[in-house]
Amino acid sequence: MAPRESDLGTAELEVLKALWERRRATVRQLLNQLHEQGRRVAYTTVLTVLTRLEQKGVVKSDKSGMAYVYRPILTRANVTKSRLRSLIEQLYDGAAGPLVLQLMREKKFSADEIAELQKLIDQVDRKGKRPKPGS
Amino acid sequence: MAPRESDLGTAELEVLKALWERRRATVRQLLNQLHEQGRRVAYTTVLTVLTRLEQKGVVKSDKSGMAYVYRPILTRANVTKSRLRSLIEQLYDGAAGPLVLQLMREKKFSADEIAELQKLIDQVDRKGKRPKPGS
DNA sequence: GACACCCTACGACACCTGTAGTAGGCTACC
DNA sequence: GGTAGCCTACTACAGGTGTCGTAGGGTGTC
Repeated sequence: MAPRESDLGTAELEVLKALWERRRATVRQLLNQLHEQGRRVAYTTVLTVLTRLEQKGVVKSDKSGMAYVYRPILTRANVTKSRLRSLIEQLYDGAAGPLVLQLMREKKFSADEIAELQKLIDQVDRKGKRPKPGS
Repeated sequence: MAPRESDLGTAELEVLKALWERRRATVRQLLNQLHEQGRRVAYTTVLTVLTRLEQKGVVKSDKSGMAYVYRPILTRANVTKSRLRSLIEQLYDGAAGPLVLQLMREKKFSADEIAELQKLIDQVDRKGKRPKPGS
C-alpha cells in the first residue's frame, strides 16, 4: 500500500507543524524552533523524523547550500482533512454531522467564528436546497 | 502516568465500536459481529485487544456465566472528545474554530443537521454575548 | 471417563514510532 | 593540512499495537 500521509505520529506532526510555520527550513532551524518551544529533542531525532516524513511524501527536501532545506508537501488543511476523515470514519461510520455537533457543544467560539459558521451554514443550506451533481 | 484513554489504536477502536453497538458482549459475540462486518480477525486477537482495553480502563468485564461479558466504560462521546481535543491541540494549538470551519467546508450536511447546527449556533451566540476575555 | 468445545492466560513476533549515538564527509580557518 | 564544526547516513533500541498460536482449565455428552 502507498504510505498513508495521515498516519503521522505525535513527533512527526510536531516537526511538520514547525515546518508549516516556517514554510521551509533546515534541520537546525527546526531544531532551534522546537527548542524555543520548550521541546527537548536531539538534532538527529529531528533529522530522523524528517527523513521518515520524506519517505511518506509529507515533506520534500532540496540540497541548497550546505544543508538540506525541507518544505512541507502536505498542508495543515490536508492533514486536518485526513485526520477528520479517519476520525469520522472510525467513530461514526462516515457521518460527519454528529462530530460537528459534538465539537460545537464542546467548544466555545468567538463572535467572528460564529459569524463565519453562520455564513457557511447559509452556503451549505442554499446548496443543499436542490439536488447537486456529485463533485 | 495514568494510561490515556484516547490512545487507542485502530484495532482497539474497532472492537470498542462493536462494543458500543451492543452495549455488552462476550468475546465471541464481538468476534461474530466483526466477522459480519467483513473484518477477518482471530478470536484471540479480539481477546487480546479487549484485555488491553481493560488495562487502559476503557472497558470493563464481569464473569457472568461461562464467559466474561465486556462493556464499555468510555462512551463514543468521550473518545470523540479526546480525539478532537488532541487533533485541535496538535494541529491548531487549541483553537477549535478553524477545525469546525474546515469540517464544514469538507462535508455536506443533511437538512436536519443544518437545522441542528443552526440551533447550536444560536445557543452559542447567545451565550457568547457577554464580554469574553482573550484576544 | 474420554471427547469435543469453548474460554482465558501467556508468550511471541513483526512493524511503527520516538529517540538518539556514531561514523564519516565537507568547509573553513589558522 | 590539521582541527573544529556542521551535516547526513546508518544503526539501534525500547515501547506500543496488531495479530495469533498454544497450553491448559471448565462443561456437557455419549
